[in-house]
Amino acid sequence: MSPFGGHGVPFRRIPAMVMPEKPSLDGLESKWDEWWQASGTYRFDRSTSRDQVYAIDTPPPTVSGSLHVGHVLSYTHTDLTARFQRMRGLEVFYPMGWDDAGLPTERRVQNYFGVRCEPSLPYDPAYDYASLERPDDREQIPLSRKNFIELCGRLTAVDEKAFEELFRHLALSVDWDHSYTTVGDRSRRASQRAFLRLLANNYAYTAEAPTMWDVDLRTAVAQAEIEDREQEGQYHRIAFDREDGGVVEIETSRPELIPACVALVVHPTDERYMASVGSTVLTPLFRVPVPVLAHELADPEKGTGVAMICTFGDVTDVTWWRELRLPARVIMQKDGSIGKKTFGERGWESRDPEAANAALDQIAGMYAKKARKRIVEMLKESRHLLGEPQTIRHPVKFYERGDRPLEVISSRQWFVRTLEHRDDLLKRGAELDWHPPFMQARYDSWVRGLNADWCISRQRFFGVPFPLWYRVDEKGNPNYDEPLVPEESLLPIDPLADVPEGFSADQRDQPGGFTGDPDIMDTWASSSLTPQIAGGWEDDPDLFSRVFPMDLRPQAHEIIRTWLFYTVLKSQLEHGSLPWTNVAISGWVLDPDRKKMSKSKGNVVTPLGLLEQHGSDAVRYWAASARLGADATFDEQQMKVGRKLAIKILNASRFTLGMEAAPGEVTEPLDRSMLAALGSVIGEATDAFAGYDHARSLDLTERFFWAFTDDYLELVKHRAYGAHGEAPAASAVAALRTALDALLRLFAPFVPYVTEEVWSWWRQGSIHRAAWPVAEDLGPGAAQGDREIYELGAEILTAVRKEKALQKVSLRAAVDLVTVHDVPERLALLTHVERDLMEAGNVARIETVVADSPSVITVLAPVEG
RNA sequence: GGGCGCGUAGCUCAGCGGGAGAGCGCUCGCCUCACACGCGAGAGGUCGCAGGUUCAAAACCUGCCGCGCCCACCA
Repeated sequence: MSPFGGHGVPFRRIPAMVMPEKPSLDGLESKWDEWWQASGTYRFDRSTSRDQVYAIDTPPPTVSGSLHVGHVLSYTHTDLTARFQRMRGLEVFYPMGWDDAGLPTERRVQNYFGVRCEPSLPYDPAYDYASLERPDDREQIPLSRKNFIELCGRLTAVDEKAFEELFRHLALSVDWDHSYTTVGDRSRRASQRAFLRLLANNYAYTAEAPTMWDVDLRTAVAQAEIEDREQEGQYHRIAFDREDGGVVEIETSRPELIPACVALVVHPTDERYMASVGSTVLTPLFRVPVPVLAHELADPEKGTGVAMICTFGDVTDVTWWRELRLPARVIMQKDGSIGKKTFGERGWESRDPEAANAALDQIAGMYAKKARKRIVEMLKESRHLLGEPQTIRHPVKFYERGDRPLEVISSRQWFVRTLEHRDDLLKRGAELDWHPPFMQARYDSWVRGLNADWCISRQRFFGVPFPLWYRVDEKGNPNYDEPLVPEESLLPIDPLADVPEGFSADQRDQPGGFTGDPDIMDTWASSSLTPQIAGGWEDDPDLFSRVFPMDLRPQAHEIIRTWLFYTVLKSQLEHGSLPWTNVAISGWVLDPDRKKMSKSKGNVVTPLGLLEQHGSDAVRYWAASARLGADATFDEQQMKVGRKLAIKILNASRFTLGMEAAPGEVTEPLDRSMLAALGSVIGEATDAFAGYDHARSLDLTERFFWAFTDDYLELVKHRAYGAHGEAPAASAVAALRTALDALLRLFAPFVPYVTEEVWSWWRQGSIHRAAWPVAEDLGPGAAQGDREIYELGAEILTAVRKEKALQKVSLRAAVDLVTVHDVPERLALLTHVERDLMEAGNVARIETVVADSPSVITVLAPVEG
């Protein structure tokens, strides 16, 4: 027999309806997941007005990776809030995105199909992708960009299906009708449109400028993708000869850049070098005359106090170069090797060009590390190297996924103005509600530390191309100052395949013709538009007006400087507003050794395995116990506790709903007392949840619930069975059901499966569309309840149990006499629980003694026979 | 180098100006008519260290120590 009754009952009927004899968690997950999907429980009602909508900017997971426990943690956190807000009556817009753009997908598709992206190829709409299966060791087949993107879509569709299944299993209350991919048309259209608007508003510009450059990927990278790595290096003390005799000593860790030296610099107030400022020195080996200049950024404490300015050793060099208006002598090439230059020519003046060229020949073609070694030998021979190099450890900039240090290389790139918006961006950051608040410090320190505009162009092939062409003049030079832009309605376009209006295809790359921009955008240029993409910006204005700006951005803290920052930036520049009002930052999952869990460390815990082993409600319980912003320890014990809770909810509910007496008015003081206590729990749990503190909400509810089953249920069950007559029984049954009804709803966001199951036994519709409880639900009796009665009853019951435990007898063991010592006010309340206590503890008599402090003495009855 | 967070029972954590707490684990008991996937009870802590403020400090201030993270102009 299926839980549906086995006779083809229509899907939309609630599946259970009947309380089972022996409730179990088995089968609940697939049953309810199916029903939720079929009945559209989480479907977004797009007729709702903006003020009744709660919109979530879901993070699109990278589909070419795999989901790990960290996803389970953070996506559960988001779902908790989604469910809470939905129950509070808001229409929740909870879409799902799939990040299938970017390098990971590119690599995966390359390897999986044995292909590569070749943007210059024309699109073949009839390409037979099936022919690509089984790549073996044949050569990589080149594909046009559009074909490559289609192929990515084919592969990632499979991944997306698997991800969706896991997320559904985890009970994410996502509306699956609202999903998007970052490589899809909508995303590319939005990215290109956003770029064109930046361009139109002069927020984007192109420039030939020094930027951070990865010599392996051979592309520019943005500041946000750079990380410092502590590396070993060496300080070399090197003498520059003064033309008027004497030397100026500098220290550098990059002597191979001496041929690129354009000046020396000292701090303007540095007494030691004041006399040298304005003089000319000759670079060692190359004998290039360079000036000694003064600038505030020179640090008298570092090295000798004199720094060598090269074009370009680091970003400080760029600053000096720009502010001191120095010439450029670039020797570093895009592949990271030293280039060949001719000293003696214009811009490469030397007092001894022959020697200079000979010296450069020694290192030309070498990569930095090798060139350094060679030049140090040469400096040693020429006696310009003073003393032995000193080994140091210093931070070196790397592309976050790169293997070799970044170089600063001048190239033409597209930039988005960020520096001039710094103050606005800081203001927006302050307007956001951060959960937890201290995470704002990460954002602030990042924005304050910005030192360059956002370089958004990448010299890669797979990604969203710039929707631009450039006119080519008669000499064959592109005119970058006046790019040709397409109509927005034509987006997305590929400038390497599509032809600009007014030109024909055969004019491509011809003098007097046009050329397409060869670059693609930084992946963050698309990712920073997730609220717009999910919300239907320009594509679906009606939807967009109902969901934007959104209410919540959930995300991890390590991408505050990228995803969060760029999203705020884009929204500011396009809409002049924040993209959302709240940000919820989940922590990482740490393994028991306190290290971040990751598959690279060998901590292979698959989420699906966890869900199957412990149950989704149990795993969610673990995730829900971790607060936002705090790293969570991977703790299967906690999942077992969650499972116990789910089972307890089943059993307590069955018991409560199985009472035969009809519920009546809640008249008994103990019942009212319990409901009064529940009323304040509802208040506190609601406040906590509304403040994004789901862990506290759960803790409060759970604490109440366990006491409810241990004490209240025990105290009233005999009365509920009718031990004291009909009215007292009716009061107990009513109070039990009222409490259960509210507790189930308080628990619903945390353990959606088991609460839905119990709800179906006696209520209509989905609990996840039911109203979040309020104290008024508990009826007038609760308002009149005195919470101390419940507390007193529980305390005395505990004291009686304790005596039985100490005597090692059954909890059903008969008690002759219980003497309650307490203050008069509390003793006065005892009458309200006396009879329930006698039943629950199997107590024959209760006596009271007035005392200064409470204590209970229990006398067990002698065992019969 | 600057910043943020965290250091409370064996473990995971809550508490954040007036009783040192919860769950798990451990020990001991209990087949009590919802649940043995259960129930009850117990043991267990100089609240990282040192100063200070206060009638009162785990909580507030200062300084250190340890752990994690974020940021930082590589001379």
